[in-house]
Amino acid sequence: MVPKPFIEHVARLVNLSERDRRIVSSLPVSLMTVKRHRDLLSSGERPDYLYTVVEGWAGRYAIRADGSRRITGFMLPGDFCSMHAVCRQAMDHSITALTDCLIAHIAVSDIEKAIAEAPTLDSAIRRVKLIDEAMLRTWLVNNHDAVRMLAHLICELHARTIPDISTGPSTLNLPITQEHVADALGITPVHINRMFRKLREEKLITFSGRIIDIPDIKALHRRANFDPSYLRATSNQ
Amino acid sequence: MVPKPFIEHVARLVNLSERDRRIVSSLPVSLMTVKRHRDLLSSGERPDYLYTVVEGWAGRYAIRADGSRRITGFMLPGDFCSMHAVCRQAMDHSITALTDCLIAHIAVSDIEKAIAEAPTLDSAIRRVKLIDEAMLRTWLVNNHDAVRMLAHLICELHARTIPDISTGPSTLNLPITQEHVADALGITPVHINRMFRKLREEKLITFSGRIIDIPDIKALHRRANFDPSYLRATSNQ
DNA sequence: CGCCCTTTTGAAGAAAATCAAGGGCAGTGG
DNA sequence: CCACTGCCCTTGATTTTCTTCAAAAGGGCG
Repeated sequence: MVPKPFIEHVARLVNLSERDRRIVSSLPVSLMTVKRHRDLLSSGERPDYLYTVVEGWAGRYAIRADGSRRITGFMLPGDFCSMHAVCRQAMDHSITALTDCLIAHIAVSDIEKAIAEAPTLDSAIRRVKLIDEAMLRTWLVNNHDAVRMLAHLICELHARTIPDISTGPSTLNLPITQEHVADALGITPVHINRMFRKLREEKLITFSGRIIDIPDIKALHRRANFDPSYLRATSNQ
Repeated sequence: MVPKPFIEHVARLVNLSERDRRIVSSLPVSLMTVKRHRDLLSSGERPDYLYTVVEGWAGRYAIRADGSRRITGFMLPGDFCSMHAVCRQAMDHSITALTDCLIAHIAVSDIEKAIAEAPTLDSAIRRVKLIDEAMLRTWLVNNHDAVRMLAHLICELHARTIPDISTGPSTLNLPITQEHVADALGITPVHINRMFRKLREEKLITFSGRIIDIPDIKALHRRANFDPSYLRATSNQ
């Protein structure tokens, strides 16, 4: 059975007819757990399955010549890990479990059959790729000053976990370490820590453990210059 | 008539049958010139045409809150500017002519017709998007130290203009200003200039005007830790 | 020639990396 | 129950990298 987050995520991308929904929910899905620090996919692999995160957080990353790591994207519950599989391409980066994860996978051949029956799925895939691309571009554009970068990342992750709340106080469960954040923004863990402190001093966030409280999400958006529109591909025509 | 660079570029992506070639070369194409500093497409637009560069260099860019610009990609002769058009999506960034450009454009509706007749084109489009994505990821991973970044960019542009030469001395015509390079790497023009000097001092490049001479391309690759494989999507199964 | 655009260089200041060490907290085992 | 251990967060001091501000020099073109 297809787990709920999967079909909900697809439904968020495109309008599914009743028939489409039936096709998607009849896809044969397997579940597996992946322990934190374990790689789900490695660079160079040609996965035969489309993996999607059901529970936990995963991350795309590459290792640099000096051994340091750059995280190029986070995958949250409902996100697809291996669009490369659907394009029959080798991975040009690895994917790791940032927390313990529950992962669903679907054979690419089954996906292809489903696309043939329900062409809507093709545009869903295209949209996922557009959003991924937009996120990459945004990260690139946004890498100027460390505080703003951190604020922006918090805004992005908040918007992706709680897409409907747009004003007032809010909260973000950030189940990853500050080192992960550092790897994602391309700066030192030590420096990330100082930037967290700065945001606290500016009273834009507070946190206990790994729950970040955001007293005024709009204020954080302004600080980060965050515009969530890149996260939702615009409607098809 | 379709200009040569267009069909050659498509042919570089996928194997075209004689029939495919005929379909592609019968696409109705219009040519236009775009003066340097002129925008070809603006963020938010929904272009009805697929634009491709025939002569000159163009660049994708976004403007930051503080007014500064980030170039997120270069488009060289043969490159496609507006894949967003094919996906019927609004542009999330602008495209500008970095030099005087000759631009070809093809109506998206005609492209769609051609795809229906020659499905190979669909995989060509997918491959273009994969390469674009890989370039973005590489830029993100590679933004650590300024000399290396510059060396890497030179390698990338060299590999894209002269894809077959892989060893020995070589040359790169860089028709853009150091400020453009700075905007692409996210650092100050002043600092870029110093990094150019550093590469000269390391005897990895020399230049007069805008022609960069590379005495030993392999040495530059090593310095930049450049691996060109991300520029060519692997073959389709 | 004079103008504008680009490159180059210098000096001072800001931002981030590096090096180093202390502190909290959860899990483990005596 | 408490000590130990490992992991993560936090902070300080120092050095490196990059930015900013400023100005001079080269080069093409009217």
